[in-house]
Amino acid sequence: MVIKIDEYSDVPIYMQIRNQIVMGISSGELKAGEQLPTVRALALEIGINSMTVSKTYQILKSEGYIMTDRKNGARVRMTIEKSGVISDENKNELRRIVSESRLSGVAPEEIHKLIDDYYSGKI
Amino acid sequence: MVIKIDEYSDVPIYMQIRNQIVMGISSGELKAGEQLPTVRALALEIGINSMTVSKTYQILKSEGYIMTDRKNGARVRMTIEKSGVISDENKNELRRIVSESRLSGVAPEEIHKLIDDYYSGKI
Amino acid sequence: MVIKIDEYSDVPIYMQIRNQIVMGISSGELKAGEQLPTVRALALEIGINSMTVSKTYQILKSEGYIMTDRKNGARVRMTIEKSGVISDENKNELRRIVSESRLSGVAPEEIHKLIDDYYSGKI
Amino acid sequence: MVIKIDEYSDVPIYMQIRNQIVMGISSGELKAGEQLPTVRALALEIGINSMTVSKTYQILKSEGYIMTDRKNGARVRMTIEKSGVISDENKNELRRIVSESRLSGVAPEEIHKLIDDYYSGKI
DNA sequence: GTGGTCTAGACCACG
DNA sequence: GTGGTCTAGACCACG
Repeated sequence: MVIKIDEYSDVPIYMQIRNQIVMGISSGELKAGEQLPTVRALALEIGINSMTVSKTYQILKSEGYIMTDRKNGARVRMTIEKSGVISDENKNELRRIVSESRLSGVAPEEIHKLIDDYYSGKI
Repeated sequence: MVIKIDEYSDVPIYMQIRNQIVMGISSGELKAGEQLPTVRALALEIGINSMTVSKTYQILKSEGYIMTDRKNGARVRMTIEKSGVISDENKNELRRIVSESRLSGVAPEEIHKLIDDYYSGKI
Repeated sequence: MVIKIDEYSDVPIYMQIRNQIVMGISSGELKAGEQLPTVRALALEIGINSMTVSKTYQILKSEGYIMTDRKNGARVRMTIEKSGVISDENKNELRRIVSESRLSGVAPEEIHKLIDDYYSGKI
Repeated sequence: MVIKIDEYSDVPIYMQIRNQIVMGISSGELKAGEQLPTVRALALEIGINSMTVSKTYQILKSEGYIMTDRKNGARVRMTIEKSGVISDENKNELRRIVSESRLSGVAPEEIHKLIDDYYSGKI
C-alpha cells in the first residue's frame, strides 16, 4: 500500500498516515492479519523520521486497528471491535460538511452517492 | 444565536466558532443580511479574547459567508457563492468518516439518514 | 505536587509520571480544575526532556483525566468519566498480585487493609 | 496446565507465561513437586521460541518458585519461601490500581470481593 | 531485526 | 508563553 503525504496539509503527518491506513483497512487493500511495513521501512519510504511513524502505529494500536510486537512488527488485527455507531466527533464533522455542502448548492443525493461510493470501495 | 465552546475539543476556538456560524447560516438560524454580534460583544459573551473572534470573522469573510464594514459591523452575505461541488478537503474527510463508520459496523443507510437530518435541519 | 522518578525502574518515565498524577488526582492532592505545571516546567523540575512530559500529558488527556489547551496549559478535568468497573487489565494485575502475596504467606485481611488505606488516602 | 498467550498484550510473552505459572501454583492447579513441561515441549505447545520459555524458567527459579535439574527438568518447589509481606513493587501497583478504580467510581467493597475470589481460587 | 523510549533541539499555531 | 509536531540520533528489551 502506498502512503502519500501532503506536506501542505494542516493535518499532521502522523495523522495523515493513520487516516490512510484506516481507509486501506476499510477498503480491503489492507487485509486482516496483513503485515504492515516496519516503522523504519515506512519512514524511509515516505522520507520522514521513524518517530513519526512510530507515533502513528501506537495510535492505530490504541484504536484497536492494528497490533504490534517486537518480533513480527505491526499487523492488521484479525477482528476489529465494532461499536455499531458513528462517533460523536465524526457526527460533528458530518454536520459541518453537510452544512457547507448545502450552502454550496450541493443536493443531498450527491452526498449520498459519494458515501455509497466510499462505502463500497468503488473510489 | 448561541455559540458553545467545547473546551475539551482539539478544534481551535476560532474554528469552533466559525463552524457554528456556518452551520447557523445553513440551518437558517442566521438569515441572509442578518447582523452578527460585534467582535467585542461576542468575545465578551463567550469569555474569550477579541483577537480570536476577529480571526473567525476574517475567515468567514474570506470564505464569502459574511461581509464586514466599519459602520455596520458584520452581516451574513445576501447571496453566498454556490460552487455546486463538495470541496476536496470535505471529500477526504467524508471518505475517512465513511471508512471508520464502516469498520465500526455502521450501515450506509444510517449515514444517509444522518445526512438527511442534517441537511433538512431537523437536528 | 512532587513527582519522583525511579531511574532504575522498568516502568518508563512517562508512565511513572502518569501514574503519580493519577494517584494525586485520586488522593485529592490534585484537585478538580487545578493547574498542572507546564510541560517545560515539569521537565525542568524532574530533569528530563519535555517530549517525555508531553507524552505523559497526551496520555492523561486521552484517558480523560486532564485537559490541555495552548493558552492555559494543562488542568485536571472538572468531571472524570466514571465507568463504575475495574478494567480487565487491572483485574489481571490484581489476580497476579493476590497470587504472589498468597504464596508469600500474606493473609487476605492484610491486602484488604492495604486497599482501604490506599482508598481512603491515608497512605 | 494450559498456558494462553495474549498476543495483543504489552506484557512480554516470557512474563505472561511466568505469571500464569505463578497463578497456577497459587491456585493449586500446579502442585508442590509437580513436573513442569520441558522447555521444548512448552515452546512447541505455545508456538514460540524455546529461548523465551527458557527465560521464564530461569526467572521462576531465581524467584524460588521452581527448581530445575538436567535429569528431571523443572519441578514446582516443595516448599516456597514465605516472606510474609507484599513486595514493594506489588504495593505500588496496588496503589495505582486502587486509585484508578476509585476514580472510576468503584467501591472498596468491590475490590475486596475480587481479592477474596482470587485468594480463594474461586475465579 | 523489531518496536519502544528518550534526548536535544527546532519550529509552529493558538491565544 | 503554551502545547503540538517533527527531526536526527541513540540505546534497549524482546525474541
